[in-house]
Amino acid sequence: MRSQVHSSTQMAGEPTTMSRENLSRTERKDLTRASLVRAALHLIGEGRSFTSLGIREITREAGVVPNAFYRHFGNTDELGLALVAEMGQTLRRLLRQARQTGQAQDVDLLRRSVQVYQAYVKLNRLLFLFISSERSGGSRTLRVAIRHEVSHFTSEMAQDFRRMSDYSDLSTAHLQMICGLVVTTMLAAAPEMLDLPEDQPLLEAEMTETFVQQLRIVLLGAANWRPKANRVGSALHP
Amino acid sequence: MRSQVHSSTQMAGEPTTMSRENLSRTERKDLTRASLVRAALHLIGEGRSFTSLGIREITREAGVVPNAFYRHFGNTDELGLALVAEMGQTLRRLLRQARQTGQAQDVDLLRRSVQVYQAYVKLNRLLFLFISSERSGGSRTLRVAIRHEVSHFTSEMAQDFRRMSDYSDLSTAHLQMICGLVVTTMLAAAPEMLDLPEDQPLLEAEMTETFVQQLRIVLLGAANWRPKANRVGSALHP
DNA sequence: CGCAATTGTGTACAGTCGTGCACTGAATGT
DNA sequence: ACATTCAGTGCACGACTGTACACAATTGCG
Repeated sequence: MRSQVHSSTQMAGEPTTMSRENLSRTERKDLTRASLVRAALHLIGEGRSFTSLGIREITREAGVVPNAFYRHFGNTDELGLALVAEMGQTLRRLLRQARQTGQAQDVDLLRRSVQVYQAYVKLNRLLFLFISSERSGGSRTLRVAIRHEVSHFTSEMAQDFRRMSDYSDLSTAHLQMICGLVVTTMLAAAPEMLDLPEDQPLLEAEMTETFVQQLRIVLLGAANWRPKANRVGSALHP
Repeated sequence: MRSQVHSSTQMAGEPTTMSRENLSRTERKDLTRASLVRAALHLIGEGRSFTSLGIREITREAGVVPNAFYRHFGNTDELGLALVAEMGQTLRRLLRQARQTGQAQDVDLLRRSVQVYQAYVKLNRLLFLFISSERSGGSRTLRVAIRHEVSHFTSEMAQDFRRMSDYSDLSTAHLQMICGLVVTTMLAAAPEMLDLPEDQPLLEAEMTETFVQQLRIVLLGAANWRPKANRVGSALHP
């Protein structure tokens, strides 16, 4: 009942370029490693959740034999860590682009940033799908790795906030807290954007509007907010 | 190598009371059905993610034979829907309690509500673990069910907001948007609270403080916020 | 040049999975 | 009282899984 490809070694995933020659061994290795990562992402795109992916499933999609997996990762979690690392780079790129977009004097910085974000989410659909589901779903290892990456992202954003006049007199911890709120809102919006049907620009525009309003409220609240004296330790500010 | 329980039919999960007699047939059925649900929750508590749970796994934990599962659910997703329904009830209880807690004139309504919420999350640990991971992780069916339940919760909260003087002059859609932000923040906080080590009251207090501050910012922003004219359709308010 | 290292292959095994089918025994409706 | 319904059992099957082991081929270092 199943097609049972009779052992043709080629026809791998998609090596992006038809090249498999003139490459050093390490280059070849990194290439199939990348194809494993891509295979996992592709399966996520098909609706499978990363946690439930199996080694055989991934290697089949990547066009290699199951055992080859172990030449690159000890288990699926390690592959997940590779995906997390990729997400880290993506987030850094996003922040950089948002920064230079914001540098040009803009009438509506927030809205512009939201558009950049939205474009990024759509462009890196599978990656955001991955982190959305594994952020509180999968193995503990993966969760802490993602959380670490996200908090790093939050810190960078906090540094950007420091340069903005409305928030420059807040303590680092408070900036972190505020950016945490912003990031939470952003990450929560991602899966909703991804679940949207492709051919419904109205819904999308409506969602964007809601998203912009929410962030505006957060920023407005943050600008008007003054920390109260009673902190948790309450020993600060003697 | 495995213990191979030699077919003792009893020793089911934990029927909560040692009773299995003096019950009508439908009562017995609902009882094992409940034990299936409990089994799934228990497995979630062990660190497994619901999506990756198998029928055999669940029935084994529940102390019934695999086939018995089909007398209650057609597949694991249907069991998930039962869990979602339970979450709905839990959320409604939460809102009711927060409401009556808030009715007493309180110097700090928000902080009190946060404490109620925190207590609820801890009390219904497994349920919140479930929704946190399946909200953007599992099958589409489950996701939309959860999202539906959450939006219902948001609506109820919006109605409560309507009675508060600071927000009573906002449109329903705007209230929904604001409460959506609040709910997002709440739901994002849940998994972090649950991942916290039990014996670290300092960390927990710190997290609570951050959480309170974030919500305060949201509420402050919402109170000071006035919607701009350019809505998405822009045909309203002629 | 030649040998060691390493990437990917093929085969194999034990275990788990979902689920179909025939069955049992007790509660239920008449 | 009897026939029926039906929750739960037992067994079976085929498909799929992770991974251990031996092997092939080729690259890169001495």
